[in-house]
Amino acid sequence: MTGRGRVASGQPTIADVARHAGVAVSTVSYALSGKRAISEVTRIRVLASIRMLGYHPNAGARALASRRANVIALVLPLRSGIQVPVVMQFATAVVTAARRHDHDVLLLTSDEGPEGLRRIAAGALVDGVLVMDVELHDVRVPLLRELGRPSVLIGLPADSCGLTCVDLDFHRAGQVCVEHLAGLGHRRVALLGAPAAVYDRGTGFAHRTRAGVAEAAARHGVDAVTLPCEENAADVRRRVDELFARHPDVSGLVVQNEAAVGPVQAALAALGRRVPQDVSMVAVCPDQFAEHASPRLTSVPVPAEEIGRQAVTLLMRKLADEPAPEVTLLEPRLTVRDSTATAPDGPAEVTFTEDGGPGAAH
Amino acid sequence: MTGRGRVASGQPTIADVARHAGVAVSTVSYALSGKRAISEVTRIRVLASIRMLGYHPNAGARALASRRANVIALVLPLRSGIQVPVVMQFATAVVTAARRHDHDVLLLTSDEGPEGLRRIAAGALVDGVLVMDVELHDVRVPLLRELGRPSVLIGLPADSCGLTCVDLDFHRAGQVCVEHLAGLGHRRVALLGAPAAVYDRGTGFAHRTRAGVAEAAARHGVDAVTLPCEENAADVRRRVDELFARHPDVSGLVVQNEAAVGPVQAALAALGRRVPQDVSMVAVCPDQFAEHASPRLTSVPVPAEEIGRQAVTLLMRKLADEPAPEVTLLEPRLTVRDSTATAPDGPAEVTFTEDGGPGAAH
DNA sequence: GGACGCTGGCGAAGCGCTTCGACAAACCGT
DNA sequence: ACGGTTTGTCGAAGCGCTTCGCCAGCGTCC
Repeated sequence: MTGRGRVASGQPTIADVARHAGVAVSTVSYALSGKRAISEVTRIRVLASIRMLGYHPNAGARALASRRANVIALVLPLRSGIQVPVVMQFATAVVTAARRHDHDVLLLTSDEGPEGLRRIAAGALVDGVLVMDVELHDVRVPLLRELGRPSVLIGLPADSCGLTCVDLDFHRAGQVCVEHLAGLGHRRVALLGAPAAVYDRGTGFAHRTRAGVAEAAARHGVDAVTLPCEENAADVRRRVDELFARHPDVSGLVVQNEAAVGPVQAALAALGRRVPQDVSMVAVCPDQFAEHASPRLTSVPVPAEEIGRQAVTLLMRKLADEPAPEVTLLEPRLTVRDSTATAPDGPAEVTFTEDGGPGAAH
Repeated sequence: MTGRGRVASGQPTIADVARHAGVAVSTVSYALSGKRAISEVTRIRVLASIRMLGYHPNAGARALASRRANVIALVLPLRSGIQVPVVMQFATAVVTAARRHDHDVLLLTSDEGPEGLRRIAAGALVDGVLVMDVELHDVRVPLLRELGRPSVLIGLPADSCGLTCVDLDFHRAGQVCVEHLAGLGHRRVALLGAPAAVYDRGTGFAHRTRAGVAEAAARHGVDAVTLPCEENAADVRRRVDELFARHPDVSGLVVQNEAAVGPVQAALAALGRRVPQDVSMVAVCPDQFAEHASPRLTSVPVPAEEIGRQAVTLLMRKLADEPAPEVTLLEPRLTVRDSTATAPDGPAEVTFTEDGGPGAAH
């Protein structure tokens, strides 16, 4: 009769622990959760028994009794045009952060659609939901509102009312890139953005970056042309050729597409335009990537790690019924490296440049 | 008193459904699971009630009562040198396949280590485990054996006894690449492999590919030099320069590293070696990538999609207590494209090549 | 025509945990 | 010395589901 739990599943149960430690089941539970005071001696004894028996609480039972699964769902995009490495960074950051809050992560792919979300949430498999790759008019947004489970979006929909969103401030990122180029005297810049499909489906970050670029350009009296850009070498090549055919005086490039950077460099080389002497280039890409390129790229990284961590923290706050801000936008950080220099027909106001190309106007 | 379940969680419970349909709770359960015969009329009525109330079974309760969580764990690598896009492909394939078997996927990262696995498995959060990126002497292998939960490895450890493993037959893949090159008359080939760290930690696929290359080379009287290769442009450049400095007569290249392909092409171009006229190149990379490169690459893809699907199928089989083969190796498939041609000093036995460069021996 | 097997359905006993109320025992201030 | 807290522990009632045993009604076969 004793040790009954072991018979069925092979795992010791909380009852086994209680028996072994000579206390009540509830005492074990409280010793573990700390929700009521338990004397030092008892707690030690309980913990010792737990270790001896190799006890691990049964997740299902715990979820059922406490109405908390200690699992959050992470909805990842699978679509074309996403930046796989960045998504991966998010995912790992989220998993790591969640573990620090004693939660696990259930992986969902967006292609299961809203029905998947509903199933997961209604079935109480997860306590909360993290959604990546949010579009401006995302179908999942109204669903999340109605679902009644805490959620955090990574990305920024058009209407964030009543939601919690975290993202890099891509608008600002676009501005920062242009400001940097403008400061170096570039008067004509281009944004090589995300693939056309990404704009078409209204993905927030692409639109916001473009808007930021346009706005800053207008403010600084810079001409800006923006064009989408696929991720394969051939299309990049075509785009770049076309760009310089139409606007030969473009001297500053913002590339928002890690996968396109290599091909862009190749295309520029083929056109005989040197970086940074003839063309300055700012990339939106991970620092590590920027460091390893040659020349090292002036870049604005997407702080996936931090966004993921923030998202989890906010979700935990909501799970604890604490208030959370609707929108959290992280300030972009531009690191100057070797791919940008003063414009060929340099600006009057720039006095010196350390690594400036021969085009510096002095 | 009635509708009690709705008070606490807002979700209807099975009791609500039973009441609404005018049947017993167990009848609803059986109607849903099909584990006992239920008359057509009753089942229809139950399903109608379910739909009306928007009922979703509570996952925790179900897991507790049935001892089945309907969740599998996926352990993803996070380490350096992994091919992020490929990992992502695996992950999505696994999620999709798992859903088809009515299971969800819990995401674990290897950096939680064995303790994470133990926690998950012992706590019955998951029914089974899928482990990626297995090393030849992986610490997790003994753990998996002792864990007492079904598991499937993606990869192949040195000792697969008592386990279930799925992978591409990388040994064969190495052979196939060399055989293709040898058939085109190349007498001296090189393998640009994974980063050194990957070999150092004994990752199966890297070692097996290398062995396959060496073996096939010996068998066909071809000289083969193999060298590791980091993923940044600078290192690739150095490796390639060095390679051709030491072995100027290398005319066939096997590149097992998607990220290195671009830089390798650049390096070859810089050395004035044309692909495929001077140097033939076979890549181990996704078909899509090979298609978009220029020239289009002769390649052996890693069929992540299929491996993931197989892995899930095998795991489901084990969950159902059916026997599963210890080792499943998928036959590699080489697709000839435009990056390989007959060797510059062409072989006598080759008669014609459609896209062969000027080096064809005729 | 009565013993027999099927089919379809019911009720209740858990699954392993959390949580709540109850309650001794120790600790106060006065 | 005595009511009143506080502290530490126990027991029991679920959480929402699955599953097992049981039984009522049928047709079926000597």
